[in-house]
Amino acid sequence: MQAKPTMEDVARRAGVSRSLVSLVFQGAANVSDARRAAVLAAAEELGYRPNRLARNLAQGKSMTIGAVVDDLHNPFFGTVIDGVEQVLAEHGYQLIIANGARDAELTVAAAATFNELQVDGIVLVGARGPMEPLYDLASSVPTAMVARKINGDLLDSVRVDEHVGSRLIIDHLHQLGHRSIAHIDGGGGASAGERREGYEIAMRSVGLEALIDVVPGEFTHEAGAKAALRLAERASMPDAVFAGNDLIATGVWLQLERMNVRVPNDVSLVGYDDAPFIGIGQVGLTTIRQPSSEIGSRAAELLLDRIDEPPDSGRHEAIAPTLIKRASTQAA
Amino acid sequence: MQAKPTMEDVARRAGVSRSLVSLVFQGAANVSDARRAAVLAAAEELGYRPNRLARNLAQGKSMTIGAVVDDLHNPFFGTVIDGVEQVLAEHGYQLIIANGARDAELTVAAAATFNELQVDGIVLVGARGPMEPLYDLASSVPTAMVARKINGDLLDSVRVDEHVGSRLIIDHLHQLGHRSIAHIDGGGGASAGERREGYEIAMRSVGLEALIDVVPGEFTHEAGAKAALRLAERASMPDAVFAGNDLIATGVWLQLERMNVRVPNDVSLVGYDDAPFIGIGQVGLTTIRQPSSEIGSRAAELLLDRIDEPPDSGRHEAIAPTLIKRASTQAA
DNA sequence: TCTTCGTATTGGAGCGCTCCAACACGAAGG
DNA sequence: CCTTCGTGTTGGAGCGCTCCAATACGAAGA
Repeated sequence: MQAKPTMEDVARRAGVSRSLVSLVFQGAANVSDARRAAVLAAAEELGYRPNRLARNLAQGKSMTIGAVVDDLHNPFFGTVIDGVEQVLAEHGYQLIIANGARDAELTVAAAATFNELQVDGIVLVGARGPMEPLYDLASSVPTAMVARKINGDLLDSVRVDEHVGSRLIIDHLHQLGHRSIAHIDGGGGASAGERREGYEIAMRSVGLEALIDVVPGEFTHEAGAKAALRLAERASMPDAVFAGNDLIATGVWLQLERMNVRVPNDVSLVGYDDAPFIGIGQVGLTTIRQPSSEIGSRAAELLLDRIDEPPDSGRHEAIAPTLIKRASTQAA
Repeated sequence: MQAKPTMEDVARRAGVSRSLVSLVFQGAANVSDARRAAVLAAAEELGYRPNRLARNLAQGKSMTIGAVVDDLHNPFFGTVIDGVEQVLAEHGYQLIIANGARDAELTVAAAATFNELQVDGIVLVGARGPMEPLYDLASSVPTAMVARKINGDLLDSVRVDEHVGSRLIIDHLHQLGHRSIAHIDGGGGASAGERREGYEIAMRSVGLEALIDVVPGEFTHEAGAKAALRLAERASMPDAVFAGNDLIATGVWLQLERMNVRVPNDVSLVGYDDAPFIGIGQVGLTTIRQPSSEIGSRAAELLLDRIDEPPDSGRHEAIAPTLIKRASTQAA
């Protein structure tokens, strides 16, 4: 692994100037075929690889976007990234991803690193934690948020209307005749708060305010399993459980099975996100579908717009989710 | 969003030289408290953020590692990344991730971009496609592979012994009395070939070579569902299905349910990877467990070693997987 | 043949930082 | 009192590239 050849080396070998090599690698038009061929040959022989660091520094532009994902294990975010990546690719941008690991500080740190790395823009996917540092970030680099809204003109956001989602779930369960409906929330997760609020609002609006029951959780399988244990320790199980997302629901389900509590016979269970795997088994999970890939694409579009020319106001879009009825819920 | 302040600006404001500012930001010892405070104050006032691009260029070191992940949706890879990230963090390295999107060319392109970005090392997680470009890459930047082995001294690899895994599955099914055992493979996926080979070898060794039956697939839910459809179109279903991984198994299961074929009553089903969600439902999926996080950590360690000082031979480690028996398999 | 013009090519400055040799200066040692 | 030393600080060169103004040169027009 000898010292990497530079443009200078290629130029010397091809018998041209460094500038000409640069032009060739930028695909410039006004380069004679002979020289172009000579340059490419020399580059090939030396195994030359352009140094993007130097290029980006000189150009003040990197054509890369950084995405900070709250949790790599959450399938919802994966699909969002698909959407983001697709739009970026169409515009010649590259996406690099960092893991927020469900930690507010790590999230901010990762975003800051991207900023220092001079990415052209940042997509925050499900970023949690206080909004000030995120908003600060947006003041120094174009930023778009997914699955969370931070008011202000410095950034755009795309998300699902979580209150609507929660409402769909409670209405569904209520219509099935369930009354004691517990909610396992997503803790500090980006949309956890809104889902919880939506749950409480919906419970009130169907006259079940006395039965509001929030079990603290996290957007993970493990938290779901733990919450199920806590529910089982009580005098009586609720009629139904509204899990903060599908990961939680999966954990709950698994744990309930272990304890011989059957879904949906003994308790109805609803998830949120419509993760691809939750149709599995003898019963599928009733859940809320979010158009995740579209959310990602839209966020990418807003971001590219903003990079192109910063709008003087933030655009905050909310999309309506839909309820997918499967077999994990049944009449009381 | 005015022009970003540089070190020069901070220096001027603090009344010191650019070098001194640099020293402060590097945490150098020999800086008087007064100047240090002045520099930090000036930086704060200007909202100065160091430009890592410039820093990395000047230092010839970036303290970042790039990981190319074959498929962001594959939960196995997510857990591998956890392991990688943990070890890197302990050594002060940052991880940035790119998506290979189950495409050999995209994978190579992403890795090449990381290389041009002058990352200090690359982790290829489940990289598919021909080995030459990957090996080439390894000749210009320290590289470690996960879930695939490429012989040679230019890189290290960590993976599970897939032949052992396949063998565990076939033995298990065979002992249950199953004879016609189909395998849905992972197509071009990194370990797909070895699992398939392992399946064939194991089938032979239990005397079932006449019943070897490989259904082409991909490491996705969709491919699993499709394969299940193909199986159902036949005159008779196999006794058991060995799915190339848990995603495939999930897809198979879902599709079989839709067609009223019951698992495990009508057909036994085995997955591979022990993804966190597959214990769900009234029956859990029998599968092969790989110590995914440990695999990631180990790969990171090997990579850091290699960065530290390139060994003159490649280290290729294979770990033995274990069989997790759940309820998706039963006696014939 | 001389000018004009467009195309092809080049050198140099600059991107924001690090690093090194050099230097200033007060304290300690002879 | 002068040398030596260590602590702080500085200017300049350099990292590998881009971009611009300047230049070389052959072809076309006068």
